[in-house]
Amino acid sequence: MERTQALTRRTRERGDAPAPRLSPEDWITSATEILIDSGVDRIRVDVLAKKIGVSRGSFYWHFQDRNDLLVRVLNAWRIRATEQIIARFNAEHLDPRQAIHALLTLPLRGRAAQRGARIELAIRAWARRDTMAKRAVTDIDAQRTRYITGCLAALGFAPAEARARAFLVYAAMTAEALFQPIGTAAEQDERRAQVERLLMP
Amino acid sequence: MERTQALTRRTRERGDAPAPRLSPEDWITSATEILIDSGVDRIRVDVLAKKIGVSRGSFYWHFQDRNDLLVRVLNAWRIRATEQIIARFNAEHLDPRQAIHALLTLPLRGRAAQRGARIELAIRAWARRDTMAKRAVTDIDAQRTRYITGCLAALGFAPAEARARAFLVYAAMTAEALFQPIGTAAEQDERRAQVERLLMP
DNA sequence: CCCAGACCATACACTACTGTCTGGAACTAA
DNA sequence: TTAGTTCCAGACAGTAGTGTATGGTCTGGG
Repeated sequence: MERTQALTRRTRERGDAPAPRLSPEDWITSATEILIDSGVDRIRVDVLAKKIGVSRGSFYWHFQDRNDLLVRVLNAWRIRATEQIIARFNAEHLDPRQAIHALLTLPLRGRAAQRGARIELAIRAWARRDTMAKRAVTDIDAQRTRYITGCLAALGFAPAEARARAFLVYAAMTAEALFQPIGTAAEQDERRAQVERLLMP
Repeated sequence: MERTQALTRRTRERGDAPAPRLSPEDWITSATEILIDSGVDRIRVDVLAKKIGVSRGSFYWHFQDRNDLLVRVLNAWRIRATEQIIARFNAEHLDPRQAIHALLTLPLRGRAAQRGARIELAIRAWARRDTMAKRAVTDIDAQRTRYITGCLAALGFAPAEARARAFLVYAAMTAEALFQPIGTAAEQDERRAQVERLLMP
């Protein structure tokens, strides 16, 4: 049924016939979907199986148990997030000012970006009880603030000053993504411009 | 067992003997505890009953069903949050600058304040799927930003400028509460001072 | 061709949780 | 005291979900 899109299959090395076999990634992406708009507790293997259109026997082939799936969902997010940061670092044609501008405008537009914003809330809620999730979140937070701090330091701020301002930039980003949309679109643009005006030299 | 503390009882109008009867508020506070450090889905009536030390028969006397409890948990939070804002408005001995300073330093210290910060994350996660929770959150967000905007407008900012800066203040507040503690305590103080320096005239 | 292994379906036992119902204790008003 | 009310315990049935065990199907390699 809906197992026809966005599911990276396996056993493709032999031909282009669409193999009906699943890979663990299929389960992980489906579980991430549920995590996004329902929370961790709603990740149920039988619900996933129905959603993918397969039986639970398949699941317990690919995964040891439900917790194994949760661990791999979290790791997938952590890897994606760090990869994004590394990609930013390597895009050296961006000067620091443009980099921060891109950060501030990025999470707003696009449906995929909205999705990425929602997953953060879900994982942050998850991180309150799960130690592993908490470590992943603090790790990613540290990487991001370090990146923003680097940009601001490159603009001439002293280390402490850069750190403090980077926190505000990151706070504005996450707040804009976390809250329900506040104000009109024009007001959102105004806020972003204000952040750049206040926090960059 | 642990039903001896923090449970506001009923039938107190007759004497000071600790009546073993429960009030709906007992269930609501217990449910809020679980909401805070486990999320909505973990609010289970049998778990609550065990925690309070009573049978589920008691629950279904006070509440129609589980959803009835959730509705009243949310309403209790909404009422507390609005009452706090009203209390701030009525404390007219605070000048705007002091009011914002109090807002920025308040959520950090104190265990009860930390608790109040955690409940927000839980409810925001809840608000992604539940319409009622979403309405409550947007309502409270609007009230708070309106209050901060008023403070900044009283300091001389034009309306649009005051709104944009108020959003940043609110973002810094919630981010500081939402994230795992970033940096040392000294760095946190530095950040708060930086926020006031940057956003207030 | 046929086997070994990858992959999946199905049935089963088990736990967790919800909601209902009945009876009973404890308190209240007459 | 007695009748009525309030509040709760416990048993019951029903649903949802987990994990396991067993057997079936498909595929590539000898």
